Amino acid sequence: MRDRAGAERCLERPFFARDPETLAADLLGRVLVRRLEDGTRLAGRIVETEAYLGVIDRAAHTFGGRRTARNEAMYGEPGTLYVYFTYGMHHCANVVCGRKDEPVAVLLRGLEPVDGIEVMQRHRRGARPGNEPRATDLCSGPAKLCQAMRIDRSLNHAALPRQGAVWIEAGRPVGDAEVVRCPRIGVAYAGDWADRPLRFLIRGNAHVSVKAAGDRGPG
DNA sequence: ATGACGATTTACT
DNA sequence: GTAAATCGTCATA
Repeated sequence: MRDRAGAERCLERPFFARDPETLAADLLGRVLVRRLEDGTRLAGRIVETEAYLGVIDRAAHTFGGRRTARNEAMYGEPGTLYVYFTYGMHHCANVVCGRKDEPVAVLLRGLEPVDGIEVMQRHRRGARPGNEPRATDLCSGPAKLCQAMRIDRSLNHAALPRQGAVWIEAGRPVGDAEVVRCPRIGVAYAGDWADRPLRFLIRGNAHVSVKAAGDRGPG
């Protein structure tokens, strides 16, 4: 992509202070940026998200008002990063939104790599010299993108608007006609909530985790 | 203290 | 398509 940035704008708190469905759609086309300790810039265009609606949402970690050490970040200010560890080996990253103490968030599920692609390839598990993952396998999933961007629990509670080790730049938003809505992935346990169309992806994009039924590509 | 279970990925058959 | 990997977290006791 050509969202190369001389002076890209870092998204500020008010951008995140909205309901998760609206934010999940509006995050498409924005650019997640990671600054490593050595100054390396990693960046990817957000192509897939999911909204988690908090206390009413059976699929959410905060369903029923559950509040534990793990999900505490979801009760923080909008624009907080919520990183959790799952399956004994994977990290997933969420953008907390809504209002403070309203535990709603957007899960980041897919990125189209923009900057630092070779570094991301080295970060991905299973990467072997001479057999690096294809670009569409680098960040096509919530745990894959955390691996590639080196996002782990040390970044839980990070403030995205502060532009520290991780933030989101404005990029270029995606028009409604380019957005596909469908049910979320991996939440079959959530009863009725499993079928709600709370997953958002850019139509026809090759960097998504699971192709959506009915996504016939651009146009 | 214990046991069941993941907002997943990968390697097989 | 099916199954293994792998362990922190949380509900139950």
